[in-house]
Amino acid sequence: MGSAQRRQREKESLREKILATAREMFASEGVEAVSMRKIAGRIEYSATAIYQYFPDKDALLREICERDFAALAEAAVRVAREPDPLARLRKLGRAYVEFALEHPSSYRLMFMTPKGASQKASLEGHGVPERDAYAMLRSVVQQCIDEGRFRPGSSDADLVAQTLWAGVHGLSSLAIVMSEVGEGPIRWRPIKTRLNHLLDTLMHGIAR
Amino acid sequence: MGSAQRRQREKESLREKILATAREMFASEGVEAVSMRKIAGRIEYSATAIYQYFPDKDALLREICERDFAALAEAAVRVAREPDPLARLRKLGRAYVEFALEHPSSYRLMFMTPKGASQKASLEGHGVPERDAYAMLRSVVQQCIDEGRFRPGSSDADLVAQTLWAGVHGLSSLAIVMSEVGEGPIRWRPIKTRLNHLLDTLMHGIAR
DNA sequence: TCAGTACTCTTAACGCCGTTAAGTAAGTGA
DNA sequence: TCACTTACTTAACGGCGTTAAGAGTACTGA
Repeated sequence: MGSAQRRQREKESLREKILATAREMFASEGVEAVSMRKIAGRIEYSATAIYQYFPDKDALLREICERDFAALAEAAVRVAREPDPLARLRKLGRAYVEFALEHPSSYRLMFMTPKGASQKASLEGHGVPERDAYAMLRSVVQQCIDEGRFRPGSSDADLVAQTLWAGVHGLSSLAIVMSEVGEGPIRWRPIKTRLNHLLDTLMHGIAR
Repeated sequence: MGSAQRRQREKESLREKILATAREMFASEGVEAVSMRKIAGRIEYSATAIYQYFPDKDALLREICERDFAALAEAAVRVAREPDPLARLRKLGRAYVEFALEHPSSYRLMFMTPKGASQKASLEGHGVPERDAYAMLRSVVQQCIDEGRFRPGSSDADLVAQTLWAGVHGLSSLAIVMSEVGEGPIRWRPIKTRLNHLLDTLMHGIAR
């Protein structure tokens, strides 16, 4: 009886469809504005059908985030090939910002909303994405310090990593938040220009 | 005769009580978790009574924010007494972060959530330094440029202002978001240490 | 003094929300 | 055939922001 396998496949496929639909809607309309009923409506099921695949809205959100953050980890691994640690740091910063802009709803959930119930569960487990991202940054910073590339005032790897994180996070989160305002009173420079200037500034400020 | 004035005073006083209660609850429990019914319950009125004083929840929120941001403007004006523009810039950054940490719920609403409705209020100071934090930052940056204090690569006042803003915003917003996690896997340095290192780094990176 | 009116607040309700409980129809295995 | 499982639906609960309608009180002018 291969029908059991077929049903398994079909179930898997609906699960993926829910994930894909939810991701798209979260990204375009915002997490708050997308209800379980709306997601269900889009795929022509009742809202409660989703609860057979995900325990609650938060879990659905979390799974989307986990997958998105795998993309960040991949990008970081790709960057690690760069031999010069200073250049590696630059590329890491660039990859971080690019990730944030490509996955704004995931980024918002992970780094721009207070850590409530959604984080607690994942913090207790292992492989916390934000920890991994931070650990990666920290290790590259440490390599720069070990090679004597930083000023004396920047010899604490955690402190430097936290400063750099603040910089790229500030750029990313402001870009996400202000993306809707558009033509405000502030004359925004292009995001690429801002990114380059920020990285130049941080590197000049830290490197010997 | 004077009773009309008394009634006016009483109305004003209830309005202030709503504002004070809402501010406190928003700050301690988060904006999302505080409903109109809960605010009303706390001051022993029905939920709909609030609608006589504020058109909707957003307006209530906005007024709290506007008042908090007056405190930021005041702090910035105080800072403006510093004669050296480079030192003024440093103090401005410090004041900004201090403000964010003192009014986290306002800060979150203004700079950490999309949905322009609420942040429109903050930007509606359109270029007036006393009211617009960004314009103030920009003008101090411009003074530094005019005095030839910056590197050649940092001659665009908007670009530099946006880089500096990214830095202090990143520090502030990460501090706010991560404040609840506490002793996580990341070994956070004290916020004052981080602030000093960030300012040192940015200044080194930009100043001649 | 007293009807009329303005003001302040309440109750009831609408249409959303996330989520749970109960039911149904189709498919499975003996 | 028939009990059982699976995949889904409808109905409902309590809570949300908000609106509509009404109650009670205080003020007004004759």
